[in-house]
Amino acid sequence: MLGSVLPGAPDLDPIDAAILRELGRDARASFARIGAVVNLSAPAVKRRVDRLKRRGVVDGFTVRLDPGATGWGTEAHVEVYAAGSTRPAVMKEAFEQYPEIVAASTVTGDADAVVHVRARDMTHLEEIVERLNAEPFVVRTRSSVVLTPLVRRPDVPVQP
Amino acid sequence: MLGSVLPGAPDLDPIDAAILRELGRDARASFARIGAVVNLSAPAVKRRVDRLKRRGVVDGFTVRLDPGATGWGTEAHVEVYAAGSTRPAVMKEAFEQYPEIVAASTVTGDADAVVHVRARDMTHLEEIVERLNAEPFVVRTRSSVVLTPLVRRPDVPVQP
DNA sequence: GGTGAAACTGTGGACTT
DNA sequence: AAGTCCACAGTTTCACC
Repeated sequence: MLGSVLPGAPDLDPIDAAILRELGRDARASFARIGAVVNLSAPAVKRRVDRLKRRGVVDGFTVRLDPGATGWGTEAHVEVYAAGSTRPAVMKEAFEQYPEIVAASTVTGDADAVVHVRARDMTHLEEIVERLNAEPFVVRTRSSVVLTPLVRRPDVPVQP
Repeated sequence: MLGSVLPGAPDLDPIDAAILRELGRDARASFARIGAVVNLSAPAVKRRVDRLKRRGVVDGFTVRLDPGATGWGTEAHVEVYAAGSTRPAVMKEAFEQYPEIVAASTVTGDADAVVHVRARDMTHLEEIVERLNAEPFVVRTRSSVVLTPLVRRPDVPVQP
């Protein structure tokens, strides 16, 4: 079989994993500094990172913001119950219109989708939930407001 | 009143916002390139980024990984019902032991906490849910397995 | 995967608005 | 207070081993 994009077979060797952990800690670290950690020269690290980008393992680099310090400290998980058999693409298109929606996915269970909403305050959050309830395909919603964030890690674990 | 760390008052001017959007798109972009977008010299951009770091708005820089390409394509939201009045700190300490837990928070509503779990496959996910149910403070759990990711954005919105 | 060289970038000081 | 210009150290990136 050509290629090997099979789920569960990502041939990430331990050095790649170590590089990804360093980039997870500080994505602006120089290749030389990463190389010092993983015992490789800067160009060798660069070649591995370029390969990981080419393979699609590395999707890009982002800044991590403190929600509180930016005035977006209010957060909720909203379960969306959709009409009949609303297609995922329809929900996706609707959710993408909201800058306040930072994540959304269709799920198993009672609800059809779970939406992660960020807002400036409770009033703002309430407004978003109302707008969601007014979407044509939305039958009802069920919100859990975040009280205390307990864990916040890079979105994908990298095995040591 | 001295200082202004009030929620909703983050005095982010439009240039800071533009810089953060660029860093969100590519956190390894050079200050010169960012400066070309926001019409500022490289040192001016660096000074603003340094200031945003000092103020705690910028928390750091991370790599964004494709969960599928790394073999972590299975995902669930697990609602945790905790015994009596379990303290958040107890839950936090427990959840931090799981590399599979990428996010967790206490919430309003029926459940006491919502945990975002990443796993290699369904078997792995099942194992994590079983381990969670076996935690001393956990009464029961209710899982929603992710079928299709619809939206995935930087964790905190930045206003244009 | 390492080395060395050239081009580019980060960074702090001096000066300008 | 915040920007630009400049110079030097550090980094990226390439060809070659």
